[in-house]
Amino acid sequence: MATQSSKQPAPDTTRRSERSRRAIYDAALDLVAEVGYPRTTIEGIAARAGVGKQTIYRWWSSKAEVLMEAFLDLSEQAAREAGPEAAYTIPDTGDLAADLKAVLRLTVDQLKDPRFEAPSRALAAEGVVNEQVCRAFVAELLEPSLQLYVDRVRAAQEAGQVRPEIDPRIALELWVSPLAQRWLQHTGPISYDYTDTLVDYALNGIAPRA
Amino acid sequence: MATQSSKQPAPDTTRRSERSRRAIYDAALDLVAEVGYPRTTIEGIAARAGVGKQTIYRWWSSKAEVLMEAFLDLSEQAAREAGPEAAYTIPDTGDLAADLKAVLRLTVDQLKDPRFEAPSRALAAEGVVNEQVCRAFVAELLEPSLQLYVDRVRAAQEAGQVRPEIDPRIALELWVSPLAQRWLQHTGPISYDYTDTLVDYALNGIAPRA
Amino acid sequence: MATQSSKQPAPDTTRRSERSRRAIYDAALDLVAEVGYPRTTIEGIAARAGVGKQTIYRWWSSKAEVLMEAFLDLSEQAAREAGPEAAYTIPDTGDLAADLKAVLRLTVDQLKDPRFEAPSRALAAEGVVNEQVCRAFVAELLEPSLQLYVDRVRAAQEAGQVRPEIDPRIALELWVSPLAQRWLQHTGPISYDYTDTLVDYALNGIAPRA
Amino acid sequence: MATQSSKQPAPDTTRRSERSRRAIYDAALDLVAEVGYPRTTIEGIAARAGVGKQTIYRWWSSKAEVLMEAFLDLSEQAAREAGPEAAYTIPDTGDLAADLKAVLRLTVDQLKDPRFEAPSRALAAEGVVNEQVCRAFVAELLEPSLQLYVDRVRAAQEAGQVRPEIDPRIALELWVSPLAQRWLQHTGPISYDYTDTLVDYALNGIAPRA
DNA sequence: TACTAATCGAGACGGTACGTCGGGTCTTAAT
DNA sequence: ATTAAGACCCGACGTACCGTCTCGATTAGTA
Repeated sequence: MATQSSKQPAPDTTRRSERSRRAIYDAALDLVAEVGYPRTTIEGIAARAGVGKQTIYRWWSSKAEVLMEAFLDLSEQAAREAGPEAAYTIPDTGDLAADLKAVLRLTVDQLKDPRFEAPSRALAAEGVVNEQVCRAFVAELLEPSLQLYVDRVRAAQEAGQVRPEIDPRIALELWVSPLAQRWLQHTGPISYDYTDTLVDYALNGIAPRA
Repeated sequence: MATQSSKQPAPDTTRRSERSRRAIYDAALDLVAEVGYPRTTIEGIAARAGVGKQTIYRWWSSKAEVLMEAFLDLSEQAAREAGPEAAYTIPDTGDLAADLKAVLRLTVDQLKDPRFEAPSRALAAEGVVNEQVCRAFVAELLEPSLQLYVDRVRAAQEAGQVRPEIDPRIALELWVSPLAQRWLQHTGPISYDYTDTLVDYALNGIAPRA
Repeated sequence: MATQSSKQPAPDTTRRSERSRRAIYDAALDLVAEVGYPRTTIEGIAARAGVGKQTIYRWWSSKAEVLMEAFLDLSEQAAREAGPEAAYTIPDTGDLAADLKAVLRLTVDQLKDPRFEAPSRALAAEGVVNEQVCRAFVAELLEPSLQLYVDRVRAAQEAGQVRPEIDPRIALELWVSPLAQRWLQHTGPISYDYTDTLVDYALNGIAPRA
Repeated sequence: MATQSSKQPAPDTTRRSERSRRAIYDAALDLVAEVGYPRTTIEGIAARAGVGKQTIYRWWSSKAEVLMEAFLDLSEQAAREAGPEAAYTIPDTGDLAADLKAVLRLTVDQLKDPRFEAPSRALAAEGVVNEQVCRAFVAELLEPSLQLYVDRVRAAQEAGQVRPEIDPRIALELWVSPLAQRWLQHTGPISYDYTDTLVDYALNGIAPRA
């Protein structure tokens, strides 16, 4: 694990206050939801969490990092609540279109859940402009989800439902990216109809069938 | 659209200093390119432009707004340089795939142009988290470009190269959004090959042709 | 009159707007009375007078100068109202003590007149810290009044009521300065009794009479 | 006198940086001496003291208050230097006139000491126009000095050198106020001769001795 | 069980930038 | 040529947070 970046003599994790960590997560998520990411400050988080500023600086290096961990924690918590077996996979009923539509409908629901909206939006925004945050965001939140699609598409290829020369990593962007862009940049409304349509277009193309 | 919002007694536009405006645009774009958006400050812009802070606050209400106008100005300028007739349209050679690939290759070039990269990334980021900036960004920069695709797809529909029931506004997202997301969130590399592939997948779908 | 201090090509006094001058005087005096000297600004005076800022800067060089002239104008006006003959002299009834007490009682009244209090206090304060204002204040407002005492004391000397070796310019400070200091620095209450006492002490001294 | 006024949550005096306080005092006094009171700014003091602006605003509410404390500190320091026993009293040799003349000569010297001149003049000026500063100035600087005269005059009364019906608080103004006014308003030169004369006039009056 | 060393809440500190106010100069159009 | 109006450059205001730095007062793990 090496010895921290530079200055401090590496804080002792075993003595860390779990109480404070939880309070900081809660405060960060609450504040982002209440006043928005730009108006959320380290001082504000510390005050709301009833914690000294140093306690934050000791364990994180920026408010983005705090929020990232807080959000990850929230996600894990939500996953645990959703039940251990359902632990986020894409179903494989044999019908690719139906499976994708089902999962995207869940995604639509989640994108509209206010508990998730504010922090994930904030992290995405920060990531657009901050290389480091971006890498973490993509690696820890985005890619794991996308990988599920890669797997499902590969299964479909083996079942002959997707042409073998298709690159699954690119294919999944046909439905994931449009939804992401509409959500991130408000370029259009988001609905079940919309995601259903995306799946149809992606699977069949827009050109006339033979 | 006509009267100002509330506070200030509406500055007199006819007396506005063109000199200052240009200097502010230049300073804002330079700073964003040099030190990044978060470290670009109104004070910094004013200082670099040789302008009083008040002159900025008189005409704009945030650094995002300044940058937006500066970037719009830059775009118009670039468009003017590109020649009056070429004024950004999508060619119609009769071959939809070829036309889209050609335009997307130009887009790839532009996304990699450092003059455009920093400011447009900054505006996109701000937009993700700031409703007002987002609307302006989409309305003034994004939608006009997307509309060109809508027109081209409709022409293709009339030529029988796209199924009539396809919604062009959704169709275009099949190639635009994946490119946008890779660029915004660094979720993958961007290349001519990539955009070519997107066009192929979008036109033909990923399912086996009948 | 020479040609102004430095920059401007000496404004043409004949074309000066009397209307503006009066409005500026009124605005300056009103503002000083209402919000105090430090919070009185050139911009405020201009706005309240319905006058351009430049009109003030053309004819005066500081807010202190404006206020000085405004106050002088007010004084002259008040003197004119008080009747032409009474035009401020010290009576000479032959009884020095009585005459001084009478005049000092008028001074007490004037010091408590709110129309005079704010501006003269402001000018005195500015003068303490600003050499130029101080000279003008003393020369145009203070000395003329003090000279009256000099004259009256000299007359008393000729009448044998004041010892011949006494310097009248110093003598008058025995009653003028204590009153001035109590007023300026709030070091004590001001009343007829007080000024009467001052005159008695000054004339007879505090040591036992032989 | 105990609890703070309203807004801030009362900074913790025990944690106060003595280093900063001293640096601020020095910077304030230096600046007032160098550029004058009006051109002395809080920002300037902070910069010269190598201190954040907030550190000034945390402990004082205006530049006048800073200067007041700085000057009080300077005075105490000077008093301490002058020796513990000489700690500013008025001598009592039995000869009132001689004692007063001696003390006033010291006062003349002090009024001409450039270290004291600038700040005390500034405070006096501010006090003329600012009630709050005035009270502090009078209470903490002026009155203590004046009280010494009251005591000395009372002693003289008991010794039969001052008439019993004389009010010492008023009597002292016969020599203190003239000196104060000449100094504050430059209404005349200040010299040993001048103060000697004041004492003579005050003790014996200006009228012929019976 | 007591000792000791790290973490904790708290918040003062040196800074940077904020958004506002006003100073003094300059330009415009209308008397 | 002066005026009302007000944009301009500039400097200071008082505030909000930054990230660093002490302070006792807990609070573990070790002696």
